[in-house]
Amino acid sequence: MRPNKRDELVRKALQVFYQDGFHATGMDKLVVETGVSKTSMYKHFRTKEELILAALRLRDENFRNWFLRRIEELADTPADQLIASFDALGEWFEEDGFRGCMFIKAGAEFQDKTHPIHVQAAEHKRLLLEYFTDLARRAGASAPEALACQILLLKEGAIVTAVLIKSCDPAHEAKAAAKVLLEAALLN
Amino acid sequence: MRPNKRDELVRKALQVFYQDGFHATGMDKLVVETGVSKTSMYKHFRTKEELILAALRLRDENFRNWFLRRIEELADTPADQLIASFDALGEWFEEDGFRGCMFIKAGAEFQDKTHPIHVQAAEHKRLLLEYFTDLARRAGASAPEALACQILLLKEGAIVTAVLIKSCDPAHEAKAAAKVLLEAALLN
DNA sequence: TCCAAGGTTTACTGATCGGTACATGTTGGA
DNA sequence: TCCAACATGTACCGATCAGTAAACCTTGGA
Repeated sequence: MRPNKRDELVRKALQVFYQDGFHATGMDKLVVETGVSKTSMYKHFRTKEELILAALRLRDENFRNWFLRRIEELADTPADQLIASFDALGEWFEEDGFRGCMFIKAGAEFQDKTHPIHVQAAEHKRLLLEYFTDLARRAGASAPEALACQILLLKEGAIVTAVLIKSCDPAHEAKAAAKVLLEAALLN
Repeated sequence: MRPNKRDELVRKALQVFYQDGFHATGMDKLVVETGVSKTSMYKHFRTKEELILAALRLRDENFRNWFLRRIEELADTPADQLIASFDALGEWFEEDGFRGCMFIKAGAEFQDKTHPIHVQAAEHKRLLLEYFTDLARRAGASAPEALACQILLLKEGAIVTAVLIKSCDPAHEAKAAAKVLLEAALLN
């Protein structure tokens, strides 16, 4: 029951859930994949739901760490960073094993708005919206909340579209749209 | 085995799948909900997958019929119709039992790009993109495909955000963004 | 009136679901 | 060396999964 063992289980579960989905992934499969016994698994996580929540927490940490860091690497000013976020997205879309946003999928599989998994997925999006709002404010947008929301819409739309449509380069078009929206928000 | 009986089964299955998800809905549940026996169900549909595909076909028909008709009711010119599509979306979001886009959810639960269900979900989005492209072209946009893609991104993003976040009015912000993007596309 | 055809039902299949009781290591302290 | 504490594995639970075999109506035609 050393803590790093638990982390390793969460890491592996995250991979499988991301690849195959939540309902489609049984605990037996995770037991086989991790090599641990079922009893050990249930010593670390009282229920499957608890394991999913742990996996989502790890995913939130991993994704936001990578996304924010990459944006800061790509651009210096808040305005440029808002735009550069779509370059980061584009890089993500090109990765092997890209399967869309785990939190959109979590919200889709657990639709009850009061369900802990749905709530946690929503929290991830809220944190991203907060981040965009901060960038928009520091960029000097006339209505930072509105611009941030619009940027978020483009980001979520780009992810969904990247999953479903091959034509229409979503990251590129989202970036072009963001430029126009940012410019308009700075003028007023 | 009269044809309207089959349609009735598809209609009911569509409701349940939309409400509870695909993997989370068992055939036994559908059998109880529809009142038909399991054998009869499997006389109409050889597999669960076939039933899901039939439900998605009906959903595509219902949604696109409603969406296009509503847009035509709300606006006359192609340019206005591009913008009015977000008013239609907003009405959809306010409906009781709104649970997001069935095709996004289908793509999320069946992630393999070659899976028939994933393919059919993608086809729905492609048809919508085609529709937006037509509107953009008739509106006189300088790059109709690009504008249509951007409108689609806003639409998909608005749906996802409407499901997950309560703050930030997605239909309203998407409409505002679309106005800016349309104006920019008409100027050049 | 009888029969054939086809839709419907009951009852079931093996596999898998999430989860657990209980036996079996394994390890640190005395 | 022995024991207590705890982690692990085996084997299983009832429920549910997608799907099916075979008995049971029901109905139209002769």
